[in-house]
Amino acid sequence: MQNKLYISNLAFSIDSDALRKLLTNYGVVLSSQVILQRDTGRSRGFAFVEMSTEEEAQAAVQGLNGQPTEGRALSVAIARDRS
DNA sequence: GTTGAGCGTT
Repeated sequence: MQNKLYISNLAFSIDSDALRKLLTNYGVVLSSQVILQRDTGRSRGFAFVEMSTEEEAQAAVQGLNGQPTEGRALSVAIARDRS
């Protein structure tokens, strides 16, 4: 089961809370995390979001991938396995 | 007030 999303091409103005609001329209967001630069704490421009089910993750991909958000067209895909 | 390809850190 892969219910994690990889989102890239994020506007720097988007934070994990903004992401959560975006994905909550397509399903239950278990967690959302924008990857931040370790040194500055600012956004690195990509993020991972975990949905309740793989089905919702797919719905979010189809719903948000390529959608202009905060001035940038989001790139949404199923995340790889980090383990 | 800065940046831009990418699959993660506490």
